[in-house]
Amino acid sequence: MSSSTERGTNGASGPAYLRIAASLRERIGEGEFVPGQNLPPERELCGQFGVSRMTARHALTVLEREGIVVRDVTRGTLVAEPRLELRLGSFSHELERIGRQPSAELLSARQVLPRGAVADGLGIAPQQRVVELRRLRRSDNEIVALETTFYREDLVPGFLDQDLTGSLWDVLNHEYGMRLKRSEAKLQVLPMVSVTAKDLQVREGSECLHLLRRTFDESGRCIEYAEDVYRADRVSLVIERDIES
Amino acid sequence: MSSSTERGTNGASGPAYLRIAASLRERIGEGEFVPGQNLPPERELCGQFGVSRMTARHALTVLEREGIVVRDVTRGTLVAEPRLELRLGSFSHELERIGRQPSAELLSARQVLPRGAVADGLGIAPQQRVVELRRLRRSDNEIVALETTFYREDLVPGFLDQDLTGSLWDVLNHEYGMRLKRSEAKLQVLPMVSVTAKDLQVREGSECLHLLRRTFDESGRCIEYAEDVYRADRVSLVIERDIES
DNA sequence: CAGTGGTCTAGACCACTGG
DNA sequence: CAGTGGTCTAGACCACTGG
Repeated sequence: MSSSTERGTNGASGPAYLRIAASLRERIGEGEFVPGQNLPPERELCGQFGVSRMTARHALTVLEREGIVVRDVTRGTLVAEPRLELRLGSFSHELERIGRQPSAELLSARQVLPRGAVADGLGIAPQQRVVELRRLRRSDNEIVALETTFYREDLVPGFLDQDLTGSLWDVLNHEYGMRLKRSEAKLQVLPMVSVTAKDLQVREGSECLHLLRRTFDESGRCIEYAEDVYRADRVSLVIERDIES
Repeated sequence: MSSSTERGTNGASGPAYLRIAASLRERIGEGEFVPGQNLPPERELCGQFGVSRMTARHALTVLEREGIVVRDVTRGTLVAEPRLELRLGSFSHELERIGRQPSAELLSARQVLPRGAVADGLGIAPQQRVVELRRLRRSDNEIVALETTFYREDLVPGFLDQDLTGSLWDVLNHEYGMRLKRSEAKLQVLPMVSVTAKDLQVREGSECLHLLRRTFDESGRCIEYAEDVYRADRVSLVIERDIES
């Protein structure tokens, strides 16, 4: 009867779509459906609950936004796996810490003139060229994030010839002798824009953890400016902070 | 033509609801509608875009999830104010830092036996009583968060007689001589459950930044266990972290 | 009372996939 | 081909609010 979470039950009152969502949530919580398993097709749920398809879909949308189910046009609606717990830092190192296999697929690597926000972030002039990398980050082959990083070209000569499929912080440390010291980010919850959703293979409008992130070295110089988009249904973020007294 | 954000344009292709959302987003970005102002009523948008009401609503739901509009049954659909930028820490101090007026409304204050997660968080036995506070946090009178905090009763004698409508960290510091040193939190994106949504006066299922948070003193003892629920459409979180080398 | 958004129906057609 | 979720219609009735 009692679930491990404290989400509302909506046993008998309220809108039909919430009662249906609560019912399915409870059955998933009780193990009637396990991660990776299919829920009944929408048209079948209509029959079971005596509602129209739009209402059954409304209920599934609620569970989808909670990260409890994922939808797939061909496979149907599946129970989701629990979220990864990451800290702000190196994606590779964080995944290794929790016992997962990290990987990076290089989508693009090029030299460009920085947009305003990128130049500001790196503390350079808009005329000064930067290296831009777009990488898809995976955990045990599951896509969880899209990472776009920018570096001052003058600080990382020959960067595009390095191995860019692992930890970039390791490359900065070992190949360029940098001493990364501090990480700073602004986090927002946003629905995913169309191109990003395509890369992450989720539906446009899916919730994401959106990070605008900067990495500084010991001298306080900004070494890296990044925009990270994490699947909000797959990742939770662990944050620590010292308190100023 | 060019907007300050880089959200997808969806000029002419794709589903109607995304084209409508893109069109409204652009017009809001251009200042045709300013924060606090009404968008046209749904039934009017149906006419303007030549779609049924369910489709017009689908488009507005997209913008609502982006935090670009807020909906109100009586006032209609309004353009939203920009998000507050907060760091992990004292809500009161953070709001003061960005020039806003913080306040706290005490919803409940009581002594209880801790749930498992609370006892674990505070590092105490389940038989040891705790003080539980539920407070609604406001910025310039706008509700932005619901904060539920737990303290060991033996560490804060007479706590319920203190002024609990301001910074609790200040109370811990000044009345009990505590030296708060470190803050730690796990962040997830979740849709709001019904009771929380009611307190925050948003629709059930609205996206929230959900924090499970602990505060430690200089000796590493956990002083505070908290569950914070922030309106994801009103708050962004700024994170900093030192890099382990 | 009129106007707002919230919920819901009972269908329809679509793209995509796998057998 | 059947089955899946995705989109969409053209209505309906609801609760709530303010004049």
